[in-house]
Amino acid sequence: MRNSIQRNCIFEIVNNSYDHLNAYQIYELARKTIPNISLGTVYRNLSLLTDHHMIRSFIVDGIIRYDRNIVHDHFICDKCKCIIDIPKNVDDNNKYIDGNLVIDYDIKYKGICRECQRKE
Amino acid sequence: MRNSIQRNCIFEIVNNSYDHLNAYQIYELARKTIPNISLGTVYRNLSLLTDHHMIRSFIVDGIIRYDRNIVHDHFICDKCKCIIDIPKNVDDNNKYIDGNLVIDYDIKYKGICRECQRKE
DNA sequence: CTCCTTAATAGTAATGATTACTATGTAAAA
DNA sequence: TTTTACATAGTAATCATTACTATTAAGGAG
Repeated sequence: MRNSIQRNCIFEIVNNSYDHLNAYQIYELARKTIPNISLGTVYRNLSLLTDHHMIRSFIVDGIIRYDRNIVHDHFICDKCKCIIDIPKNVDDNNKYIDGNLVIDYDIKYKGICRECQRKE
Repeated sequence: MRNSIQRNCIFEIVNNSYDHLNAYQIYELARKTIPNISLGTVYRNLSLLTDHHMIRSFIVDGIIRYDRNIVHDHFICDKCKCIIDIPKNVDDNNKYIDGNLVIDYDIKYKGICRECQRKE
């Protein structure tokens, strides 16, 4: 991979955010620094960075969201739809289940977040 | 919900399949019984059946797939992309993580399936 | 430093899954 | 049997993502 200003900018945005941004949100933030950056460039670089394990992606409601490359899972609130980082408490990587080699796994927790419980 | 031939057909297809079908595959199968069934009807009824917990849905590579309403997780092979049912081995439902109430959770295991290991 | 190759980009068009819309049909209650 | 609201077929629209193409610019070779 060559160096590129656009890719560096996209990486910094994802790596410094705690907000689980989607591609379009990253595009909007990137335009503050590079006003004429292309949405296609954002998508291509997000894929490249994900392939090179520099960032991580996961899906909520069919939309890909991007995250710093730190191992954790996600809790998604049924009410307010917020996404909360959850540390992995068990490491099942490189184990076998029914003969299938598990290299990685993702847990998506669903329920009611602490804030929505407080409001009830 | 009223009774409808189309909805019954769609439910039977999902409930009798082990193949984790997507909406279009269900549409193709349904047309064997109801040749002029509409793709929109398939989508609407899959959503209705999911909302009523008669079937389940999950996402792989951004595409919604449908499954019998039996509690289990999924293993997705990195090589052949097959999807294998995995029984849930731990029940974390209705527990709290960091104050957030977990009502349900899904685990997506990723790795190399038994069949692809055998071929290597 | 300059040239050259090739990856990277901007801008736009295309794709494909899903949803929305509308006139017509039909289940089932009154 | 009549009526009413839900369901359907067929089509159009939406929206995230990918593909395409001419142009730009890393960064290595000379």
